Order: sequence, then C-alpha cells, then structure tokens
Amino acid sequence: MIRRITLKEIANELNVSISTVSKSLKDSHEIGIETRQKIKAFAKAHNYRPNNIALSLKNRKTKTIGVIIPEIVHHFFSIVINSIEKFSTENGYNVIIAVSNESFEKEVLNMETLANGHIDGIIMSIAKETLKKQDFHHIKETIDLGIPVVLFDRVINDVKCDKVIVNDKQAAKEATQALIDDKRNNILLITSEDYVSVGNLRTEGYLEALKDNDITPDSDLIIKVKDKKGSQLEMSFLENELEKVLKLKKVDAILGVNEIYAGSALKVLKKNKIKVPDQIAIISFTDGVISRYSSPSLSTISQHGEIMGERAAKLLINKLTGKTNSNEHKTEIINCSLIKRESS
Amino acid sequence: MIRRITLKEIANELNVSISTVSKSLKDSHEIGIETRQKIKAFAKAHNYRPNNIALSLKNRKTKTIGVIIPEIVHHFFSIVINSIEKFSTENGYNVIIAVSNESFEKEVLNMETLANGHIDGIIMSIAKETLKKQDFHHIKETIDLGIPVVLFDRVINDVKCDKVIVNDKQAAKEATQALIDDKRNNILLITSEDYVSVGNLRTEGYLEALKDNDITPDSDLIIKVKDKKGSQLEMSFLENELEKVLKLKKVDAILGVNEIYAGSALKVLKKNKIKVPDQIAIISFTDGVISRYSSPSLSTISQHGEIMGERAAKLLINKLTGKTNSNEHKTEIINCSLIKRESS
DNA sequence: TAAATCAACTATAACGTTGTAGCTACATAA
DNA sequence: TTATGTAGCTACAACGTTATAGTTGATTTA
Repeated sequence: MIRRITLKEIANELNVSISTVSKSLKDSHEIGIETRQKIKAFAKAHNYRPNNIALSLKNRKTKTIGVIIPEIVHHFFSIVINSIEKFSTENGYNVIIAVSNESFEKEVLNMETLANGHIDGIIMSIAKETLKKQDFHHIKETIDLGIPVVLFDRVINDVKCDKVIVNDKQAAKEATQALIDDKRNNILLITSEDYVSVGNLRTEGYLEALKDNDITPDSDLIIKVKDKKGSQLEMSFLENELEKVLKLKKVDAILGVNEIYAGSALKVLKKNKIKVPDQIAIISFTDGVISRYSSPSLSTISQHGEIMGERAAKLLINKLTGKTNSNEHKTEIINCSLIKRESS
Repeated sequence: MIRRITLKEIANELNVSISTVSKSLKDSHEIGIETRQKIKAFAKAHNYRPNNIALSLKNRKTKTIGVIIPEIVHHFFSIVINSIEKFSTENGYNVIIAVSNESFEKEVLNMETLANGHIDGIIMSIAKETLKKQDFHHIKETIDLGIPVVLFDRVINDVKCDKVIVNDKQAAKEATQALIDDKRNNILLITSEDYVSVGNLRTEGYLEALKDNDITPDSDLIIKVKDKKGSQLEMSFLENELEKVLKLKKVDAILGVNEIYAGSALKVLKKNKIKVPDQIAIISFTDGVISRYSSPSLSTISQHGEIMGERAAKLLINKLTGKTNSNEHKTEIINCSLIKRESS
C-alpha cells in the first residue's frame, strides 16, 4: 500500500518550503524555473494528487451535488439521475444519491445529512408522504443555509428555488383529446391520490379535455390508486377496481398517469380478452421499458427525463458557479410529447 | 441566509476556548458541568452541526462509498444501487454514484476522481469495454492506495479484492435443463459477446446442460448480440438474426441472457405469430419489469440484485470499519432462482 | 555609496476539528 | 508548611492546502 504523497512530504524531500511546492505545481512565476521543474518532475514521479478534502475545507466547496429522489428502481427517476450524473460529471461535479423511499422522515434525514456534509447543492423530487403532509421545513432550512436547491417533477409552490417541471396538465389534455378525436368518449382515468402534484395536474388536464368536448365526467371512470407501501397490494387494488368498472360501465379508452398503472391495466384487459386498441385504447405517462416491450406496445407521453435532469443540473451548477443570481428563481417547463405506439 | 455556526464562534461568544467548546459538546468530564450545559444549550439554540469536511480531513475518513456501474437505467443495476444505498445509509455511509457507460475510459476517469476524492471505498461492476481490453490497472492502483474495492456481478479473477457474484453457470444450466425436461431439445441461446464474463458463464452452463443430455450444440442456435452503443441498432441486429434462424431451423425454446434480449425475442415471435410457450418457450435472465409486464410474462432467473447490493456493501463496510482483515478476500456466491411465469 | 528594486524563496494564518499536553488555583495530605 | 493532587480550563499541533505577507541576498539606480 502506497499512501498518497503530500506537499509537505515533497517539501521535506527536496528541502524547500511547502509554499514553494504549492506554487511550483501551480506554475507560479514567483518560483525560479529550475526549482519549479524539479518539483513538478518529483511530484509527477510520485503521482502527487491534491487532497480534495483539504481543498474542500479551504474553499468551502466540495464540487459535489446531492440528489434526493423518491425511488431509484423506477424508469423515469433513473433516467433523470443518469442525466444529472452525466451533465454534472462533464462540469466537474460528483453526484451523491439519497433515496427517500417516498417517506417524509427519510427525506428529512437525507436532507440533513446532505446539508451537513459534502455537497454544494441539492436536486430533488419530493416524496409522496411529504406532499401529503405539506411540511417543507427541511427544504426551506436548507435553502436558508445558503445551499441552493433545485426541485424537479414533483415540486411545490411555496419554496423559493429553481424548478423544472413538465406541462403535465396540457399533456394529459392533449392525450385525452387524441382519444376523443379517435371517437372514444368513455375514457377511464387511472391516477394517483390527490396530494401527488403531478397526478393531480394530469387529472385536471383530463377533465378539461372532457369539458372542452362537452363530455360529462363520470366519477366511476376515475380510479385513484391508493398508495400502499409494497407495490403488490397497490397493484391488486388497481386490478380489482378496474375489473369492477369494466363490468359496470362502458369503457373504450384508458389514460394512465404512469406506465405501471397502464401496464397493469393492459394485463387485466388481456385476462378479460378485451382487444387493445380495438375495444379499448390505452395511453400512459412515463415512456419506459414496460411501454416498449408490452404487447401491444403502449402509446405514452414522454416526460423527457433526460432533458429534465440536464436542466436541473444546469440550473444548480449555474447557481453554484455564480453564473446566476442566488435570489432569482426560474421555473423551467418542459413540453411532453405523445409517442404513438400500438395501443392507441 | 444563516451560515452554520462553528466551534470558534461559539467559543468567542461565550468567552471560552475552542477546546472547551469541543469537549463540552462531547460531554467530556474535563469540563465543569455548568460550563458544559451552558455551551450545549448555546450550541443547540444556534443549531450547531460539526463540519463533516473538517472531520473528514482530520480522521482521514469520509464515510462515503463510491459506486461505479456500467449503466443506471437498467433494472438490475438500479436494484443493486438501491440496496447498496439502503444498507450504507443504515450504517452511516453516503453513496456517490458514477456511471461508466460501458466505457473503459470513463471507468478509469471515474475511478481516479473517486480515488482522489471524498470516498473511503469503492463498489463496482466492470464495464464491457474494460472486460474486452482486459486492462485493470486502475482497479489495482486504487487497491494499492489502500482504498478497498468490492466487485460485483461482472468481476475478474486477477485482482485481490472482495467479490460478489451469482452462480451464473449453474443457473443457466438449470434453466436449460428445465427446458429439456419440458421436451424441448432445440434451444436457441441469445447471449452477449464472449468477453462479457457473465454472458460467457451462462453460455457455458447452457452448453453443459446440452452435453449432459447428449444434445449436440448447433452454432446456428447461438446468437451473440453485437454490442452497439445506442441500443436501437443492437436490437434490430438481434431481431434480424432471430428471424433468420427461425426460418432456417427448428426452435422450440429460447434462453436469453438478459430480459432485453428475451423481450425483443418475444416481440419477434409475436410478429411471426408464433405461440409462446406452446411453440416456443422462453426463459430469460434478469427478473425485471419487462418480464413481469410482457405477455405472456417471462419466466426469469432472478439474480437477486438486492442481496448482491447488500452483500457488497456489507463486505466493503466491514473492511472500512476494520471488522475484516484488509488482506483477506472473500468471494460470495449468490444462488439465482428460477421464477416460473407464463413463457415456459 | 546608500537607497531602491527585484528575484526567489519562506513563514504564517486560515479553513473547522480533536487529542494531548500544559497551566492555574485551590484543596488535601504528610 | 510544603508537597501532592485535582478540577477546570487553555494552548498547541495536526489533518493538507493556499493566499498574503514577509525575508533574504543580489543587482540596479541616482
């Protein structure tokens, strides 16, 4: 085991001062060219690397970004992380990941750990439980400490920071309209519980499209999937509800606010020998792997996770490097796009 | 913006020395109980938090683990990360993520950044390109610096460190045997190129099962999917090859070394109106979301990513905390299990 | 020839901690 | 009375770095 050499050790070896070594390695003209070269050669030979922790302490900068997400085994979030990681690395930043698991408590804990630790700023998407509780003190406190925060996808209004969101409402409206244009007026919506901001917005878009076309919304045609920790329960709830509705009501289209819901719905339809898209068309949010590999493949609304991640990282890094003023806050809106596949 | 208070500031405010503050907050009996309480109260009121970077510098420990993976938008790897993150957090460690994108160069770069930076140890799965090149100097150098490394899934022999692998060969053999037991003797294998260790082992298992049952392997029945950066090309290659084989040869079962291959194969079979599993059965590796939501759902061999992640993290943390000797290296083998679904 | 200039370096403080050693005033023991 | 002990504190060094402010000794300038 070879411990990393330090400036001090180089200084001792070459009988110069630490300052001389530091300056030589920075190619300072204060130091004579011969000494400089000797020191640089020695440092190279001994594979000198500056100690980043010491630098962090001195500069009060860690060059690291913390990311807090509700889940990691999730197509959309993993795309966003990937994109954050890519953009950050390109700009000399590392990425620390923390997962809240949709839990308020864990989110607060994560936030505190990150805020006391090795990060310069935070990118996050808020946990469902936090949205339900409406308690955002941890986010505000972090911002008060001068740590910039960027929220993405699941955001809230009453926090002063940069945000990246998707035009959820509009996208849901357009998808619903596309179904209506296809002469489908009995559109079932599968959505999440009300406190989830994005689910809510998508529901609004759906309702607005119905209204525009003078279709009276039928509350039986809106399934709000109850959150259960442990997705098995959640899914069997959805499947039961869906089967119930299919027996009671005429349904000729389904809009799912995510691909898990849509994928599960597809399974139920198949089990009941209902033809997709002939009898029932499906459009879902989240352009993930389920949509692509199911059959028929699902038409989806892509939230462009890559763009979201990149924008979020860019907003944060601009704050960190002082390119943007720390009191001005932007909200970037990314346009979803409908990807037509076999299910509609 | 309220900057975090430091020991020095507390000391100045209360007219005591920094040492007194430090000791009081650690409840040292060297300091009188009154002073101690006064200081603790003050610190609490001002929400004092020790500066972790200063501590890292002093203790030469960052309490952070670096993870280098080939991809993050990938069911198996995201499960493993999730599990690493969970176990690490529970044990007081943060997790930094770096993605190699299957590239040797990026892997080396990631490794260097991590090794110079804010981490105590590394957990990694090796990039395909690195496996192809057989150049592992970066891993060895990191270990030489005294930074413990744990390899998982894609590992190599000639590096002295802890490893966590899956009994790939045995699992492939058993899956093949299951297909043979189901009276299917014309089993098509879809695998990756030879240098990918796990693909190789799975191919070996397949061949061994054939041999055990006196079936002569047919090289036409082995498709080696060429790696192309950008998976579209990769998939259309696979689809073309598969259609070719289906025309030429009798095939009554398919074994895929991952669920993307199997999922793509399923699509081709459907397109050609071949019934699964009646005409062709499918078993795949990677128990991901594709397998569950495709129809018919795919029988898969689960690699138990959760267990892998946890084991890897445990091995690393044991090294970091000195619970295990730094010169002794374990290789843990996790047993895969075959999950039967509709495709076989 | 004394003062100013300059090249080439060194010393010091600081970032925020902690552990060890040291100091002071007072109480106790011999 | 003098040594010993001890409670309660402080000083200092160190972790590895860098920026600022010195310190030399030699050379140039008036």
